[in-house]
Amino acid sequence: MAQVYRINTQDDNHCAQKCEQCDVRHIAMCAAVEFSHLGVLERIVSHTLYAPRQSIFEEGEEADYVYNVSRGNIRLYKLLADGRRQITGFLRPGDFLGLAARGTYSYGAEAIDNAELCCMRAGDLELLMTTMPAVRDRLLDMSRDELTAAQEQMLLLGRKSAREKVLSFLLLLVTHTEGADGRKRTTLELPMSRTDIGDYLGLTIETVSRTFSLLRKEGLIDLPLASQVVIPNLEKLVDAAPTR
Amino acid sequence: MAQVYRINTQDDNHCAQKCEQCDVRHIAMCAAVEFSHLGVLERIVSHTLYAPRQSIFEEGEEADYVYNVSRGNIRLYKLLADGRRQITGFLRPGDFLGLAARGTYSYGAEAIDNAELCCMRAGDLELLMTTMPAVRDRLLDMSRDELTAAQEQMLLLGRKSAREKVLSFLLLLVTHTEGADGRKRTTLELPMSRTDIGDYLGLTIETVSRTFSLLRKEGLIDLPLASQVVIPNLEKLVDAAPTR
DNA sequence: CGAGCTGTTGACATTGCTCAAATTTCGTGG
DNA sequence: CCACGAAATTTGAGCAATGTCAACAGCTCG
Repeated sequence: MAQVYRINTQDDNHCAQKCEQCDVRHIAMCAAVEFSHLGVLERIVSHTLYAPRQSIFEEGEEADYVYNVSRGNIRLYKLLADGRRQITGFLRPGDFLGLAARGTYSYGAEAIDNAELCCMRAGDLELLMTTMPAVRDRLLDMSRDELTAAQEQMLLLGRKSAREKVLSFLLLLVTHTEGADGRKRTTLELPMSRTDIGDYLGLTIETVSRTFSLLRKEGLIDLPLASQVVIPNLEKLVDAAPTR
Repeated sequence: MAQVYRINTQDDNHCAQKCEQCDVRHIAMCAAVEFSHLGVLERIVSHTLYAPRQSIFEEGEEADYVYNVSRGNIRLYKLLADGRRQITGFLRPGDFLGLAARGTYSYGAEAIDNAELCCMRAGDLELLMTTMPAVRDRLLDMSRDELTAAQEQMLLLGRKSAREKVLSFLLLLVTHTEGADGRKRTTLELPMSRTDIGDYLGLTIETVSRTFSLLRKEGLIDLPLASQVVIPNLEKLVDAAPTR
């Protein structure tokens, strides 16, 4: 169902001049690679396009490749045998995925919309880390940040109410949508479906939907489209969300 | 309330010959340090004893130190402003704690029972990582494992029922209590209280207690003491737990 | 324009929570 | 060693939040 088609195979779009023009070069893992060494990077990476819902890899698969998101949105998830799903994170351009604990991916990854990923063999990354210690530092830093986010999400999943979960989720989106200067009216685009949001927050789609409606009635948000959230007053939203 | 007293300050128990006799030397981060370099390690670490409930550090504090657990059990937790608590993990001897994302601890840590920690300045760890790249590798590996565990816990918190949560928790304890040879009757010691278990599983103590009682009625476990769980037949427990 | 998917809303069911009380365990002091 | 008090755990009853099932509405894409 998910992997409809692979638009490009690894060898397409593999052109040597790309890295230095890459949109995410300064925020992705690649930021740890000096400009003069970009050639090394270019020789080992490939760009691939993914269609909406297309699988990037599945839980339990051999973790042969690691990826950087250069465009689009990705969901990471874990499944139970009966199909229950927990989305463990949403990734956006600049994010890294594929670091596996012991040889196999511990979660699945799918494109949410049209996405572009830059991938390299896990072995090449190992070599890169050996050659350029800064890359290892960077990855360790990124792992720490991911872990911090995971702990925050555990707090959300284990201890927050539906309303608090949705509020926290919206605030997370706001902080990731920089340019939002705090004071003024903000419009958030939700690339993911209600099902995704529910599976991320540990709720059903009905509860997510009802909670959005509730927040709309409270005047905290507006919903011109299902995929857009307007925040007329960010401060009110912040006050409503659970603190610390 | 928590930090009643510090049994030893950093300088006590700081004796140069300890590392090579350390119980956890081969499972902790220190395993990445060659035997011949243990001297370097010994010069930068201190052992400290902690009493039950004693705080090791709190969320938001400056992350000046990192720690290895050499004895006892530790809980990591995050709090909401109104006191709701989510325990993000239990640590046992050999586990590492204190790696912070950006200068401050992203969670609090407390001793559950009488515990012994081996600590070093975060800066010294940085130096150690530079001098001995294997240490950095090891920490990256440990971070990956932690992240994998965190994702598994998100699945539990977001998508499992109370019964499934408790079953998964028991199985986790079993896998950590090696020596349990799968076939035979196993007794688990629970160093943590029902409150801790509840805060770890996203449940109330009452639900934890009721679920234990339920599993006892089902014959899956026995509870000679509140702090002991006997598993008469591990296979039955595994079958009862949610898969994948 | 219509089919199909996604999202919303309503009615009802259920799980797990809250509050309360009984029971057991644990630590302390005699 | 025993008694006592405090704390932790267990159990019960009722309730609230969220899930389930079902119908409806709105959007998207052919």
